[in-house]
Amino acid sequence: MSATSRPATPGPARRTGGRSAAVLAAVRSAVEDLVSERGIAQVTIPMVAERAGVNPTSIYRRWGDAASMINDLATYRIAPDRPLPDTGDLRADLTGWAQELVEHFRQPAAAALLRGGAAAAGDGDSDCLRNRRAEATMLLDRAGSGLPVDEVIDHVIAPVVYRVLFRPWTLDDDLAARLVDRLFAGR
Amino acid sequence: MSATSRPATPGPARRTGGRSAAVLAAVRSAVEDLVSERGIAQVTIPMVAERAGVNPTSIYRRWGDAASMINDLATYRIAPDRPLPDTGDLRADLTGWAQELVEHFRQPAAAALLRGGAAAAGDGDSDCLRNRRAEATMLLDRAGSGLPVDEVIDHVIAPVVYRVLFRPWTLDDDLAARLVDRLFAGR
DNA sequence: GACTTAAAGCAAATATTTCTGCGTTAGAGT
DNA sequence: ACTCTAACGCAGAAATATTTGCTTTAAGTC
Repeated sequence: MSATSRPATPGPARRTGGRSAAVLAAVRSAVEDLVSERGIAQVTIPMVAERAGVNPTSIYRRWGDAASMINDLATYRIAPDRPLPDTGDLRADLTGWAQELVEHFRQPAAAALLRGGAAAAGDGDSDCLRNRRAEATMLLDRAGSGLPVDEVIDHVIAPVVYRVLFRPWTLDDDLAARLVDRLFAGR
Repeated sequence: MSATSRPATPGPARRTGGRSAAVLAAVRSAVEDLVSERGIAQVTIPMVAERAGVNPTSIYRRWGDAASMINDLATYRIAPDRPLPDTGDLRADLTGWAQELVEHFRQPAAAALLRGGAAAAGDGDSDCLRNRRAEATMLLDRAGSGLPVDEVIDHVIAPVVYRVLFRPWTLDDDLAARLVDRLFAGR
């Protein structure tokens, strides 16, 4: 057979829209609710299925187990293609971006998902914060600053994440600005 | 009846030594092994019981569920009364203490337990890092430095914890020193 | 050393989760 | 519109986890 008529996508066709998408949305919403109501440990697949109005089997087949499901949903919860702050000033951009981060994780559902992500992380490819690091890298690259990404990770992302996980009530309004100030003060 | 003969401890007697302690030790060891072998999500109580050579019922009755058990064990894993560095120099003490922290969490079992702790945290009273914060407070207080604990939390503990959870392979030998240097550089 | 009882063990009953085979629905490509 | 098939739903079976009532062990106290 000639290869010319093959579509761009190799593998088997995916069903990305319609019913599959509806199931995904229902499951996502159910997981967010349940996980913030009861904590990750108490969330089971049959429970999510019932809340989502979906058959448990569908969840088992798509994700296999609760940990993978939660990690997957935690990873993609902030759209990776949303517009990033772009004022021309690196410091202002970082502050705005960090502020978004804090605000995002002030939602109980987002915090709970992060806890789930943390529980499932460590094995390299399950890391629900990788998109966040990619964003930081982008901001720094665009500004052509010599600031290493690791500095932003250690002194902005890490403190926010720590607080989200262990002391969520300390996520105050000026945390983002404080951390970014400290980042620039140190050099 | 007269109150004079009552022992100092009010409530019911506790069985702290002997068999109870043996069960606790066996369970702790089993949890550490299993949790670093397979990850928190895959660790069940019957599994721990078998590995520990203990009856599942004993675990159910003592902790109720896997999350509580893991969180409890994660909290007390570094002895809270071990001697802290005391060279007379705050910076050296903090560096030594941070180094201990990094080394501790380089053990896969300790990292895995921290993941479990993170998953169960957020509700205020389950916080497996509270002893670590207390230690930092002690170091600062003893030195009479004006450095707020939050600075140590944000710029030393948080980066270490972030790396333990999400990027364990970046826990290099000079991380502790780098973070403490940065802490003092900024002021 | 005898007494009291907290904590552990055991076994059977119950509840819940996970898997499997098969029929149905509906997206994607022609 | 028609075809192909990925993904879903359903129902029953199998595997696991959790609870419960009772017995046994041994820590703490006198």
